[in-house]
Amino acid sequence: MTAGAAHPARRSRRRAVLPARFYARDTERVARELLGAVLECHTPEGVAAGRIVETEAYLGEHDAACHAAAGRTGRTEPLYGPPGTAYVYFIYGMHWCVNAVTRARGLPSAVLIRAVAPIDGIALMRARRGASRRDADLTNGPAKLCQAFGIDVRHNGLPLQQPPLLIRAGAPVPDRDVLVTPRIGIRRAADWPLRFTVAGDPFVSRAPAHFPVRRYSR
DNA sequence: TCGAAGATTGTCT
DNA sequence: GACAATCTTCGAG
Repeated sequence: MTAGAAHPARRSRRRAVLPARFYARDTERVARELLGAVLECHTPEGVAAGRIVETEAYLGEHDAACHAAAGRTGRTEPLYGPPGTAYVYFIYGMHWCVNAVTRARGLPSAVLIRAVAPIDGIALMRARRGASRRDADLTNGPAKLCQAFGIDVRHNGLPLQQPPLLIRAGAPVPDRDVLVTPRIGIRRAADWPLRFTVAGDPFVSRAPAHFPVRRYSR
């Protein structure tokens, strides 16, 4: 399926915005349940929206891969804010990544949104990403989706319940369609199974070869 | 003030 | 699969 084709998630476009209490739960559960939800970004150029198909959980100061492991600093301040806050950070000198702050057991934890399937604003995404890109390459990575959606430091610390950045409930993804793997691109706690993807979705980012994959089970 | 690391991506082989 | 690009952040001195 191409990004321009009709997508099942279109039906969920007008669903309710996820309330802050949605994020005030166990981070792994929030990461799994964000699959199927719809990320929406409003800018003067237009609205971009996409169905979340890949997430990673970062569990707090005891999780060596989580930014909060370094403690409370200027950079990590949003992680200590209310659940349902956007944590947007700059990485490798050129990329932005967006997280939803959670509050499991009072910990500074978050869910990284790694990939979405475009729903609305696809022409805008192509313009931002470069018209020559394949549709599948528009939003199949954390930095790619931020570029396509126009997400940057201006969105850091904003609540995810209102424009310019919000997440709506979407069509639920059944457990049988959810895969669990280790997180991508990290060195510490690299084997913790905290990455959640929608099985078979063409917008899920590429994982390293021979990455362990298992079906999600509660 | 300096140096190293980094939740990535695109390009080349 | 390997590697460069690019710069913010933070710890060390």
